[in-house]
Amino acid sequence: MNTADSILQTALSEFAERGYSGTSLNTIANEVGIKKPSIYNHFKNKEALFEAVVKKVYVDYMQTLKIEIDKAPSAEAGLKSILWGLANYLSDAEEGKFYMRYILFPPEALADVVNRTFMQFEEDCNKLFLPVINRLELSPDVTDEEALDALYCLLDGWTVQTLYYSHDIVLRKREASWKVFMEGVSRKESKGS
Amino acid sequence: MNTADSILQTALSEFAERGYSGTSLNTIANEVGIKKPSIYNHFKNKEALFEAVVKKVYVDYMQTLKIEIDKAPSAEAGLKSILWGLANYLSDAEEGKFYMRYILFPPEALADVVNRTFMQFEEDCNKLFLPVINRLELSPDVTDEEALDALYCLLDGWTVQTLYYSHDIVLRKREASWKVFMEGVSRKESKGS
DNA sequence: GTCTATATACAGATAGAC
DNA sequence: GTCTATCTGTATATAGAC
Repeated sequence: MNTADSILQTALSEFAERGYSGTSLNTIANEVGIKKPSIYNHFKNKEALFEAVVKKVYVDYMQTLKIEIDKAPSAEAGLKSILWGLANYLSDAEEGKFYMRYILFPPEALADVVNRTFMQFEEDCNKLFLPVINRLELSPDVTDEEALDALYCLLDGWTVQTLYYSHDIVLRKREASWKVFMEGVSRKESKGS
Repeated sequence: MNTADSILQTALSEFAERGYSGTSLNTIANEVGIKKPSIYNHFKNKEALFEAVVKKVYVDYMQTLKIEIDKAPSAEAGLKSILWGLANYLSDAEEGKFYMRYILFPPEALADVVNRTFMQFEEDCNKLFLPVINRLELSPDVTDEEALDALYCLLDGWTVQTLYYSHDIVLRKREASWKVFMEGVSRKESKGS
């Protein structure tokens, strides 16, 4: 890996962990094994470095989503495996943590570029998710758009919860909310009552 | 309002907006109308100030939850109004924004105190929510605990979404995910199929 | 309790030698 | 492309006068 990539990767990790203001270029340089001024040979300044990380994360997350969708089987089990894959990516990969932190709390001066990049990301997501939703046997009471909205809410809830619950509890909560979601969107067979 | 309270309130707002490292005591002092060293007459240092804000937010959020639960009517409509009230509090009040930011991304050195405080908070929440869940006519397929887990997931999803969607879209998404949630947890009447 | 003045540390960024 | 040296600004925090 060349120096620029090392800086990028280290910056990603530090920004995700300590926040933009909490991360110093000195720390990044030390971890990479260079001196601080050398960073400026690869990136114009701290803001430009941050923006480069944003773009990298966008590409990386998109790729992960595509992989998860491709390897998924069909209908319900497929959707579940896609969501699980995404939730795990967001909680485990440093790219995922970075994504979560800065879509929610972008540094003031960089909010614009962050928002534009990640909003574009969600549009691309929609295109990938809708066909999967279509393969489900939806309840006649629920439209595709409602199912998609509820799906994002589910995923957003999961990703938040990975930030502050232990792994065991996260898994339990995912199963429960997944079950309720599927009960809510699925075509009902009359089960007595 | 006395000086200590002014500092506390201003710190809450600045921390919520700019993050811990991104907030300087100088800014806080200016906004309060005093000089920076005066802050140290009321709080030992920046960390102590932050901890005081955490405690304040805990008390404030708990109070909001109690108020929402007390004024709610019964069963389904009641639960909906409670959740709406909480989601609005989290998205509109500065206390809510602070809560969201630091339960998700506490500054490294203060993670312990943040986690202890907010975990205590959730235990108290459970005690308040369970009776409300009990008043619903739950589907025989869903346990109380599952419904509660799914409920928190719903609320977590909503609160995240208030951070990056416009108000209109937030409302649409809430309605959709609420509908799917209620479909999922409610006792089914056989509607043909 | 509030201030001015200051100590100390470290941040981002640049100049210029190699 | 990397370094040493340095500029400049600003951060937290304290000492001590009023």
